[in-house]
Amino acid sequence: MSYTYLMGRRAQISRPSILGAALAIADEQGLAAVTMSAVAARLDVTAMALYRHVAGKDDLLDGLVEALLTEMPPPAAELPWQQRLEHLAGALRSSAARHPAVFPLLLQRPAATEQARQVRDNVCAALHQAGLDPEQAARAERLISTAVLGFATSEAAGRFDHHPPDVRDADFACLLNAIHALITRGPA
Amino acid sequence: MSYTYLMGRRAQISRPSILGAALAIADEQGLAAVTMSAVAARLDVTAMALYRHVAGKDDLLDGLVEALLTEMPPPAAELPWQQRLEHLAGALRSSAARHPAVFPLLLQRPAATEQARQVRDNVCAALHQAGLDPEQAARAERLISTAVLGFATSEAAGRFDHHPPDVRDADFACLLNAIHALITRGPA
DNA sequence: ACCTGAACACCGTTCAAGT
DNA sequence: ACCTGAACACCGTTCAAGT
Repeated sequence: MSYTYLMGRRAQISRPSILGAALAIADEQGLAAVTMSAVAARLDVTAMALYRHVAGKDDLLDGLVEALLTEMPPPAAELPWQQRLEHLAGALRSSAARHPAVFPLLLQRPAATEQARQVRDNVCAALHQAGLDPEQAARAERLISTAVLGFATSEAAGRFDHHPPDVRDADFACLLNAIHALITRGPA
Repeated sequence: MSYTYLMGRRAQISRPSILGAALAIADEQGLAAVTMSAVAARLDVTAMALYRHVAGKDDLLDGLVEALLTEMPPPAAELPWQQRLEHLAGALRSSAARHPAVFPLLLQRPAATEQARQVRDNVCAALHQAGLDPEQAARAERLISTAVLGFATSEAAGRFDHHPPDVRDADFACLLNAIHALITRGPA
């Protein structure tokens, strides 16, 4: 084993550790505070050391949304489709509450990464089980995802701050109802 | 008149002219290119001159979303509520297409400005005409606005780029249908 | 292999000075 | 009143140099 050897050295940095530090800074002080030097400082390293693990600042931000999606718990497969969808929507909303600075980026990135595809596939699978054919499911997935992301982003960014939490909870419940209606009513 | 006097001097800058220049740069080169010096240069002025008309960069960005909302055409009052809503939603979508860099900011700002209130009031008025009481209308407005903003933002940011325009048009039509169903079905 | 020091071009912002 | 020059602290990024 080389444990003792590794433990004797200064903690090595890696892409995950960098993303973790960046996410923590974003959560605590906002996206503007996520600076190459700030992230590096939190890891006891200089800013230039980061460039060996991330291509640059843009790649770091891409990594942040990647990290958010990775945190998303997959829905329990044995639940009925409706509960699976509600579970996913709730997970998105709570992720927005935990990471209000980073979450809005989800709506602005290609959604072509592996993690994004996994979440999308989960939604599509639930919709397929609800009786939609693949094409209908794909379209419904796009509409449902944008609606939920839009709501969670608004809430996280403080666009609904003048409404108390119970009003926003009721808003969210109403959104879930509308989604359920969209699915069961079938395509229009 | 002091016309000749004014015309003799170098074109004065103002908050509207600054916002216009910033919006043009954002449309042409993206949000990252909207820099105090770039905006100033487009107006043949130094960066420091801007500070007399905007409080700083953040205020300038707030002004950009303000400018987008001001561009939104009010719906013709004599149309039935459904067409008014579709008109508003379409205007948002085309605004996103025209200003893809700035549009995502709409979901991230308080929506407490005067222009935001006007758009919101237009939606609420249409919903009231559809038979919803004020409280229902306010809730439906929040859900509809976030869904439409979410869709338009996704499209503008290129999140749907792998789908051809006619698919996205059909997506949008489906969204409008779902909204109509949400309204006529009543609150759930 | 991995990190650092030094350097570069650029950013937002201030404040006294010009006209 | 309105704009400029000079200056400051900071940003992302590079590249040769250290270990």
